[in-house]
Order: sequence, then C-alpha cells, then structure tokens
Amino acid sequence: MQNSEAMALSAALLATAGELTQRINEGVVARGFEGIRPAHGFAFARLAPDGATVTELAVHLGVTKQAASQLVDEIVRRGYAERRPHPRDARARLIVLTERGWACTRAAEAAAAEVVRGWGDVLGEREVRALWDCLSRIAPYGPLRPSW
Amino acid sequence: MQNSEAMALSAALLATAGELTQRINEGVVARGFEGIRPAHGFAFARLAPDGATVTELAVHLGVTKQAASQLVDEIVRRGYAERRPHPRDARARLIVLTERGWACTRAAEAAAAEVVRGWGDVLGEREVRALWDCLSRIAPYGPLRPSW
DNA sequence: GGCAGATGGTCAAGTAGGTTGACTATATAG
DNA sequence: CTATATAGTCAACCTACTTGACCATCTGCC
Repeated sequence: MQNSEAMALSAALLATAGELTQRINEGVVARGFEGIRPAHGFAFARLAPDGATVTELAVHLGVTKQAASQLVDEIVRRGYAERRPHPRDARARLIVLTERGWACTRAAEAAAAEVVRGWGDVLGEREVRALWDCLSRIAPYGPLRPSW
Repeated sequence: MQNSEAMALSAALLATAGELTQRINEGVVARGFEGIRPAHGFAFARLAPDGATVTELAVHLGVTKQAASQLVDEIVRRGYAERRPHPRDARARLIVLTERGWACTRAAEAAAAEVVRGWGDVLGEREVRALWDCLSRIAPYGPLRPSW
C-alpha cells in the first residue's frame, strides 16, 4: 500500500472518529445530561464495572492524577459519581458511578448505537460487524488518548 | 446490533484513532520536524493542494479564524508555510506550504504508512483495504474535529 | 515495633490553545 | 457612491491541562 493511500485511510479513520465522538456527545446532551464532555464518557467507561481510584483513572485517560482528580470533582459536583472510602487502602478513595451516572452511560450507549445504525444503513450489518472485528484486532490496550 | 456492542465498536474505533494520531505525530518528530502538533498535520492537509486562506483553514479545522490565524503564525514562524498576497482578493492572504512544509507532509505520510503496515501484519492486506473501503463510505465530509 | 521510602490524593500556580469582542481594510450589492 | 458583508488581526479572557509542593498512609526491612 502506497504512503498516500495509507494517509487517505488514516484521514478517513480520524474523520470518522471525530464525527462519532461529536455525535455521541450531542446524543448524551440531547437526552438531558448537561455539562458533559467526551472525556467524561471515557472516565465513565473505566468507572462503570467496579469503580476506580483517581490514579487508575489518570492512567486510563493518559493524564496526570491532578487532572483526573479535577475531572472527578466535576462529575461528583454534577451528581454522576461519588467518592467513597477505599475498602483496603485508607489513602485512596474509590470513585463509583451514581444511578445518574449509570443513566448517563446508558444514554451514551444509545447514542453510539444510533450512529452505528447509520453505518449499517450504508454498509449493511455484515460489513459493520467485519469493521468491528478488524478494529478489535488492531485497537491498542493502553490508555485512551485524545486524537489530537 | 445491541447498544453495548455499538459502544464496544465505538471504543475500538476511538482507541485506534487515538493511537494512530499519536504514532503519526511521533513518527513526524522522529524524522526531525519539531514543534509540530497533530492539529498542524490537519492544517497541512488542507494547505497542500493549492494553499488556502485563514478563513478556509478555520472552517476545515472547525475552529475560529482567530485560532486558525494563531496556528498559521506558528507554522510560519517554524518555516513550514508562508503568507502570500491573495491573487484575487487584497483583503485575504494565501497560505502555502514551503519546501520544508512539503517535506513534513511526506514524513507524516511515511509515518502513517508505517502504522498501516502494522495493521496489515495483523489483518492482511486484503482486510486493510476492506477497512479503508468501509471507512471511506461512512467518513463525513465536514470539518475535522478533535476526537475529544 | 519502628523507621525510610514509595504511593494516593489534593492544593496552588503556571501554561497552551482555544474563545469572544472590537477593530481596520477591502470587496460587493444596489 | 454609499451601505453592508467579509478577511484578517489585536487584545482580553477562559478552560483544561501541566508542574511542583505537600500531607496521609502503606509497605519493606532492620
């Protein structure tokens, strides 16, 4: 594959990612969750299963723990999460989603599904699954980083 | 497709996009072009064919023209582009890439090709082309926006 | 048990990249 | 020729992040 083709593929991927992010965020806001930025969604994804500490969140998001702490302040202030004492470590606090936080997460999933459904209309269900399969195999495991 | 599946697909796409952006940027820096951020690359893409005005660049990047003007200041100061009088409009200036700007663009293409080659090792050339095809069909035309 | 160093978290100050608002110069419509 | 729209810049501010300093608590080792 030529360099210019690789660049065209990259551009298509990044444009699609940007559009997806924006539309998920719009969908979440449209469902009544205000003061939410895309970064919050990625935090929610890490908090969802069992909660996490600020430091774990910072690693996941690829930012300093100070920045993560500040982000937690925001989502706590808006009622999406709460800080609880950590069961094993008195220094740490376990950040867990509130019911409102879970509702917001479900709203994000619904918004994502809406966008993906649009892709299905263009590509067909079969190709969307093929796309998912390809991306799963090349997606990195590390921290989520902003696209630019 | 279930909501949770759509979210998993979205997460894979965004993680891949973030990784791609980061690695292209690292590749460009490794090739000796310093003081470059990912946003500059997207500006270069718009400037490459025939140049563009600050306002056109602002629309392409999805930012205010003041922000675009500031970004142009940076790439001009670093020798990647220059401001010329616009051939048809004395108010406007045409921003065009310098030879160094073109070299940087080629470096970005080479870096992108390197990443895509890694995908080829995992998926096979055939699947990478299928991925490209899918993404081309769902990628939006509008301004490029940051993923978050 | 007790001490030294590592780790979790926060506070404070600084920075970078964006925004809004105001302004000048030039273009365009009537 | 005048009135309005557009290209670009300057200045002030805002927000999300960084670095540096600090305290509380955990862990390894004597």
